Amino acid sequence: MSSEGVIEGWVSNVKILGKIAFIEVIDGLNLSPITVVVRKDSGSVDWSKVSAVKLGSAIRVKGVYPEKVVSKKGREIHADEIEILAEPRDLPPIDVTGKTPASFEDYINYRYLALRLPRVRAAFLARSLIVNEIRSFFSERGFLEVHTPKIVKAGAEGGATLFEVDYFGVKAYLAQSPQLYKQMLMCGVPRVFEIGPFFRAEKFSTTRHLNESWGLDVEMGFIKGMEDVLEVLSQLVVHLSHKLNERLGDALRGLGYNVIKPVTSVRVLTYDEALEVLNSLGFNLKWGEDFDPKAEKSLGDYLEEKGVQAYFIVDYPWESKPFYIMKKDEKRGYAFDLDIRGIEVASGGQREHRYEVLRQNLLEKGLNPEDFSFYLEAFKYGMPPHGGFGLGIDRLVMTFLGVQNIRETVLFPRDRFRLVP
RNA sequence: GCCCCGGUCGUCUAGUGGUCCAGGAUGGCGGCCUGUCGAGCCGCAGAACCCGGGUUCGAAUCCCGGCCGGGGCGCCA
Repeated sequence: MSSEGVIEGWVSNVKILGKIAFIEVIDGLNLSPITVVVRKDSGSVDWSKVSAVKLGSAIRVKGVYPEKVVSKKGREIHADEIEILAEPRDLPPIDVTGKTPASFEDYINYRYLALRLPRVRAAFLARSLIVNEIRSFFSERGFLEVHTPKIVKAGAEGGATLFEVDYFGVKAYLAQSPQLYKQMLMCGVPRVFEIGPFFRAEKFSTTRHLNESWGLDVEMGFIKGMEDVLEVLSQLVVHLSHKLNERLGDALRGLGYNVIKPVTSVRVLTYDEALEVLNSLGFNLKWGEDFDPKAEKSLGDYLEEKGVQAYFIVDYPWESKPFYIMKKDEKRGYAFDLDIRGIEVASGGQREHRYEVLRQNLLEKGLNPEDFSFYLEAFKYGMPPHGGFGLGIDRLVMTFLGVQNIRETVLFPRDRFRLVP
């Protein structure tokens, strides 16, 4: 049964034959174009107008969805009326047909055009899906979504990597983490999560760092131990990888993405076990050392060969973790990292909830408790045992899609040298 | 911050000091095509060698400096 309809979008290809014309249009949030079919003898569309359609134009088409689709692309509409809403004023700087790839730089400079290309479009559909699923996941489990300040007086762990801003004549900074705020909230609500940006004034120029990043921060009160946090994060990773594969897996793979397979469980290794594996792979790491990217990548490849795409590393040396991590023993803390395909995506742990011990931890790390008084105060009024994690959403999307550069997952990335667009 | 690689028509590229008044593809323009769709065929026109300096009879090509982009390390969300 054919039906009438209206589509709007941008022209990605035009083929005008003697008696029939095909105009491909990127519409809605679809990944592939719809074929607009115009017959010269139908009389319903001014044929000269068809001839005048330019690549890249914004158009509106009224027509009929045929009962039988001939187009191999899967969707078509037979045009009754074509309205050209806007034409390109100049030659587009990116080939909107997709025949000629543009440079990495131009894909960012002209992201709004690149979004018409299926491969770029798909990455941001995937990112949107992942963020939507994160929100559903936590909302369904009784977590309150919160939003904490991004203009702050001090950093979470000192002030080394903060962007300074002028706050009406007072020195302030762009937040590098909501860590302190979400912990304070544990004194009022049992579970919170936040999806938001954070800023780090690090002069890194790598494929996995940005100066403005988006993160998921989770904090859970009344936990019995770090295992409660690991369980929730495991379920999240499993959930997201399944949802991504269900909804977009085939399309993404068809576009050349090396999409993560559905994760069924997240392996847990201790720091000691990881050290042992790495040294068996030829590294020569001493206890207490952090793993460099080469080591992390080797560990990730080794485990992925064994079918382990995502894994925790727990029982980290306390020395290398922040002051708010609860000590497990003299050397280790209740801390973990989550690596996915060899890239560190999240870190977390159980937090020290006892006021006096927390204060002592600050001193032990060379930090002045007076600088943290607004945060410490919350620990005087019934702060329960709690734990949580911070996860980089840009990195999560990057590893799930199997892309090499984190900037492929961010519309307008801010990295070491990019402040426009 | 350090190291490496790169910058050529609108876009993607080929290019050994003279073979290059720089070739190809795509995009643009014109023509053809009974549904093109693994990017149809033919023709035409292109403000193209990042910027500055140097070597040379001669530089897209070699050297130096700068700017911009990518990769690696430092680093970790």
